[in-house]
Amino acid sequence: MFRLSKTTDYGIVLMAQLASSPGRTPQNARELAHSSDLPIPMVSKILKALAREGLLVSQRGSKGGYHLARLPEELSVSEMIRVLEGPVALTDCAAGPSLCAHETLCSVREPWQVISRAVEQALADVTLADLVRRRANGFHPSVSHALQIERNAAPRDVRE
Amino acid sequence: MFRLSKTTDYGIVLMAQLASSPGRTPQNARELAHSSDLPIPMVSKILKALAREGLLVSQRGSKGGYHLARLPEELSVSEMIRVLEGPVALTDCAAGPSLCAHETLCSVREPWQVISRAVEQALADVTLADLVRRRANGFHPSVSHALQIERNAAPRDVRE
DNA sequence: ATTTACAGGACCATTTTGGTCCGATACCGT
DNA sequence: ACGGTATCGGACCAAAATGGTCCTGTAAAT
Repeated sequence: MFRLSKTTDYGIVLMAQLASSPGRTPQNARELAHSSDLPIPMVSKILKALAREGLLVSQRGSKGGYHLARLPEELSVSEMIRVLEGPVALTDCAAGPSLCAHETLCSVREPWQVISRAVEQALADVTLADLVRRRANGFHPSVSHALQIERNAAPRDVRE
Repeated sequence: MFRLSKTTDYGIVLMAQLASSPGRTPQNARELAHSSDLPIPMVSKILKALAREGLLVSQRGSKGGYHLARLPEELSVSEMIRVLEGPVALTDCAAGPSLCAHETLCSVREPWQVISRAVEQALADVTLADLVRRRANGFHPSVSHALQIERNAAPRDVRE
């Protein structure tokens, strides 16, 4: 259905929670589950993955929990998606060296690579800080950036 | 895994086949399955869906088959995705009036709407004609357009 | 030591996906 | 009018992914 998985969706919400949390003290899975109204085991699982991938830092033991590994401005949406979901690409053949047998004669592959790269770039320019920033009245992002799917660009290397 | 489904992937390849086919005469499922090296029943199923949604015109009977309902320049990638996969949005809550209970207190929803809209716009600017256009040496798209996730934009209506 | 909380798994049910098949209907050529 | 060809609409199915739970181990703080 072309949606991010719930895992990723929840994961980003949790990251946002952490980004907008008050202090330096880590928040534990239970607290985060409560504040985001999600089941604890699920939250726990996702937080573990985020920590394993280096987006969160975990602290064990009592008073333990998680906190961001970097500043919200330094954590892009594209990166969060990548660690929870894999490389950003609309088709498999755009994600890297393809295993698709038709690839040599398929005319749509290169366009998919260009498009996927563009989308990834767009998501790379949106940071966690953008997600938690609020406008004066109500919520509104001040996401900013310009993405270009380049015209007649020279072929680039496939993402490794 | 944040990929288009095979159905959509195949569907767009088939559309591209049709766009780069010679004449006005319709191509049937068997021919298209052969030229794209995909199983006939699958191809048939996808073509039916595309016809039902109005992107292809079908012709029954002998000499029958499918042809594009519009010029390749008038068929956008976003539209093809939409008919095969549903509305383009990265999260459910960005697709429309959400059923998500947290929506009132979730700070990331609006950003998702903005991002999703931007991605959709980007895909709307790439046409089937772009997908089948080839560069001089080898294949390369000359996809062109610029997408903007706007900075401090005024809140817009949710897509209906 | 005891408690707290993460780490790393296994595990499971449900849904989605990818793919097949069939009877009915429409269209063409003879 | 008839027979062949092709789409139409649907049911159907197996396999994989997803969403979600649970349990055992280990690290840290008091």
